[in-house]
Amino acid sequence: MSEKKLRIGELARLVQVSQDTLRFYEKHGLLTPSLRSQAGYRLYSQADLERVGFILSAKRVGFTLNEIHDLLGLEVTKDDKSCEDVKRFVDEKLDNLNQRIGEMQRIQKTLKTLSDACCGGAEPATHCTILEALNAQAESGPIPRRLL
Amino acid sequence: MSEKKLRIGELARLVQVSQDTLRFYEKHGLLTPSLRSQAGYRLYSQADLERVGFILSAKRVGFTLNEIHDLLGLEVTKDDKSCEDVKRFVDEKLDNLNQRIGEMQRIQKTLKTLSDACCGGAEPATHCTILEALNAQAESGPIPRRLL
DNA sequence: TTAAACCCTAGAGTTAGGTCCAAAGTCAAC
DNA sequence: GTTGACTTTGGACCTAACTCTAGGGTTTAA
Repeated sequence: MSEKKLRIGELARLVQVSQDTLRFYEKHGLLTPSLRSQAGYRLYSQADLERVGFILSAKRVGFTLNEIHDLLGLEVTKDDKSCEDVKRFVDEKLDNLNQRIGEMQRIQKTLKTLSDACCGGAEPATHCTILEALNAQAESGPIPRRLL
Repeated sequence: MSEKKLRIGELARLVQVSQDTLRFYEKHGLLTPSLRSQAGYRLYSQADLERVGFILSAKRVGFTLNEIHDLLGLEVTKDDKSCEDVKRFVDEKLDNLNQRIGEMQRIQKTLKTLSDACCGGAEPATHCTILEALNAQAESGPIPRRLL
C-alpha cells in the first residue's frame, strides 16, 4: 500500500508550474523528489507535493527562494542549542511579514477609495488618481477631518 | 513661497534607495522630477516624494514596476467612459491583494506555531519543521482535532 | 513495432530590477 | 581659483528566477 507517486508532468500540472521550474527548484536544493524510477524519472510523493505547495505559497507572499530554502531547513532537535537561532530567524521573518501585511492593508484601502470614489460615487471627480486617493486617506487620519 | 525642492541625493537618502534606482524609475516612466535646474540637475517636489513613497510601498507588497506604472496611470475623468475599465483593473488587484494577505496570515501562523512549539514549549520536539508546523495547523482545522 | 507522449541532462538565453563605471559638468567653501 | 562633494549621461554588468533548446532515452496504446 505504498502511496501513489507523481511524475514530474503530473505534479507540474497539479501545482501549475512548469516542469523546468520543478527541476530548477531541485537544482537549488528546495525540492528533491523522494524517489527515482529505474529509468531515472523523478517520482514525487505526497510529502513532496506539500513541500512544493509551501514553496509556492511562500514565494507568492514575497519570500525569495533563498529565504524559503532557509525556512525549509529550519529544524529544532530535542537537544537543541540552535533553538535561539531558529527563534531569532523566525521572529525576524514574522516581523517583516507583519509590516508587509500592514502595508498591504494600506494599499488595499487606497485602491478601495479609488474604486469607490470614481464610479458613480457622490463626488464625481475628486479622488481620481492613486495619489489623490492616498492623500484623501492621509488627510482623514485618526480623526477624519472631512467630518469635522 | 515655492516649496523646497530636493536634489537626487537628498531624495535618495530620504527614501533609502540609490540615486541609480531613482534614475532607473525615471527611465521607466514611473517618476519624472517635476523640474530641472539650469545645470540639468533633477529637482524633486513634495508630490514627487509622495509618488516615490507609493512606488516603494507598492513594490514591497509585491507589485511589479509595470503594475505600479499602470496603477499610477489610473485616472478617472469627469466625462468618464473608461470608468468601467479602471474599476475592473482595480478590483482585480484588490482580489489578489486579498488572496495574498490570506496567504501571508497562514504563513504567519505557521511561523508562530514553529516559534512557539520549539523553544521551551510543553511538547519538546513535536512540531519541529515548517512542514510539520503546517501540518499541525492543517490538522487542527475548524474543529481542532487535538482537543477532541 | 511504431507513433505519440512522456521523461532525462547540460547548457544557453531571457526578463525584471537594479548596480557600477567613466568621463565630464556644477557648486560651495576655503 | 582650486579642492571636494555633488550632479549628468551612456552603457556595461549583475543577480534571481526562470525558460528554452538540443539530443537523446522510455512508456503506452493502436
